[in-house]
Amino acid sequence: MDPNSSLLSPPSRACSHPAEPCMEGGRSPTLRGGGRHSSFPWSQVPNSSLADPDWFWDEHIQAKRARVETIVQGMCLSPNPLMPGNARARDSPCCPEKSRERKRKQSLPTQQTPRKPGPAGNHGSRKGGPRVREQLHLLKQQLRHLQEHILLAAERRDTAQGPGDPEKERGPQSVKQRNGHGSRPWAVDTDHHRGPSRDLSEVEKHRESDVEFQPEEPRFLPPGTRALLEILRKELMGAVSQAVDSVLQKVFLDPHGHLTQLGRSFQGLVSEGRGETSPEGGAYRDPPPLSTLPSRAQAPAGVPLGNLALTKPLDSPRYPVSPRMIPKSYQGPPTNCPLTVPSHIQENQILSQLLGQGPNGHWSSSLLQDSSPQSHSSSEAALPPWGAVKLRPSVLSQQQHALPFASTRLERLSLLPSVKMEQGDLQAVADVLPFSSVHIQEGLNPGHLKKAKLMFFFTRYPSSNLLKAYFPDVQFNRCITSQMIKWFSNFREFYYIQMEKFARQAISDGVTNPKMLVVLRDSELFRALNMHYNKGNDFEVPDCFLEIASLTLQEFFRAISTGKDSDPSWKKPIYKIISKLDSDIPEILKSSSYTQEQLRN
DNA sequence: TCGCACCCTG
DNA sequence: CAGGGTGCGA
Repeated sequence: MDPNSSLLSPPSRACSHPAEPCMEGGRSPTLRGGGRHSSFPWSQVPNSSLADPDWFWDEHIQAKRARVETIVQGMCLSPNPLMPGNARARDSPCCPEKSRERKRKQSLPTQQTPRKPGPAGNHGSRKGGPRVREQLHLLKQQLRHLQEHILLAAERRDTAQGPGDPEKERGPQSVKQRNGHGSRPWAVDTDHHRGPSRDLSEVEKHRESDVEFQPEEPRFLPPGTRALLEILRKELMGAVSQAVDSVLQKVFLDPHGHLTQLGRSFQGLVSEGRGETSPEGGAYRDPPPLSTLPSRAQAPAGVPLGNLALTKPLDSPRYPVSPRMIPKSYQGPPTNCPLTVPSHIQENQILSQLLGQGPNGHWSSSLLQDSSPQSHSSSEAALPPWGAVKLRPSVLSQQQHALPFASTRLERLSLLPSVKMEQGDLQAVADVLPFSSVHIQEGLNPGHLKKAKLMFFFTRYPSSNLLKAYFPDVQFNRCITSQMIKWFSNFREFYYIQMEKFARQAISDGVTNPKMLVVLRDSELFRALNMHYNKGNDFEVPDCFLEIASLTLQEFFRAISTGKDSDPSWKKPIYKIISKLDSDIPEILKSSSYTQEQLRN
């Protein structure tokens, strides 16, 4: 038996990039004075390009806009809906009132909370990366093309069936006339949105104007055709509108993933990544402070990682090797940490959230109806019902952190008596979705716990903001947040106990070189941890966790073997090191449907 | 003084 | 895993 060989940690199984993304370098090793995680600033100076997104956005969007405008104008059919200032003509000529009502409501979910209109109005989209925006424009263009085809076909048919009096026929029904913009059907006065819709954010307005303008209605359609046309258009509008919403929302909801898309250059978003809570929490609602995005971005470095897994242990009686590559349902590049998830998954997820539907495809009635106060023990007192949330900006900012749009939507819907009317439409859209399972809960269920445990593989010290971002289906309040924080505290406790135990074991086994201590997937320590955090073994533990575990083990080993454990607070330096090694969490864990899945399993 | 994380206990 | 006590930094 060769103790040396059995200890080796095959390089191939370790993070291929020890320095990132699992444990990125570049972070100042300087620790902040205290030992409290909440005050770990992790502050990084925002990347300049990020710090001044306006330029980036404006420059890019202008070019895009110009191109799209050209295309659209070339089509001679659709007006240019891209100009944010443009109003929209969304009314259906068929039944203008109803249609308007419906569409207005349909757009509600994507509204952000009322914001002061102003130059910052459009900042929502501003956060979008080129890809997202491109996607957005693509969608818009596709919509226009579709509309064009439909209308052309309809008109041809129309013409073939005999000319009527266009002016007469079209007049009373057309949006343009109803809105007093005779020759510019797209230039509808935005003011025709009243009530709740008046506070549409600029983003929303932009989106609507992009997507929901209505070309002129073909005249003299036979009833069947007209109906078909109407249905078609409705479906198209709904689908595309929702898709656009999802894209936009993705930008808001997922600054992290977005940053991933943009590349790793934007590392500066961590300032609020953990610990310190942005009281505004406003990253999503109030995009301008881009640097306050609750993205943890890169994990800090400045930690002796070089001696991790890639090193060749000389012996290790306790950590024999028998590589085991168990494919799990867990997707993603096994050596990459974090893993990224195809954006469409998340978009769909978001879309389903947007629709505010429960697992059965029904409205989350509990949310709509249950306005009972929660958080009885909270000093925040009871949270207000949805309708009153608006009045509590501080609470709102907290709550909307996770679901800025959906919550607003639901909040509004709860105030709208005729909400049921659009259920069918939304259902139609929802039916196409792979998953439509979000219902916001006030409490935490076993699925949440399970998911939290899996998250522990990536983050040992999650901030409340991170938790909010990764549990979009949880209605966070102080109580819930502290419960979840407590969970992680318990996780850490178990983790550190195991580490200490195995470190002592290794010492008593005569191990002298901490570098020989490498946690592999078949080690006892790993099994203990995996049993605790991943009992069902249905999740492939990321390699980065193994590295963290190895490092932790080594730190404990060093401390113990040098007698530091006589100091009552000897573990604190270790905690400090480990707390800096959180890595990005795969986007898939952010999905609330993942929670549902965990619950089912 | 407050909030947080750790520690201990059940 | 949750509750309560404790210590520590801000």
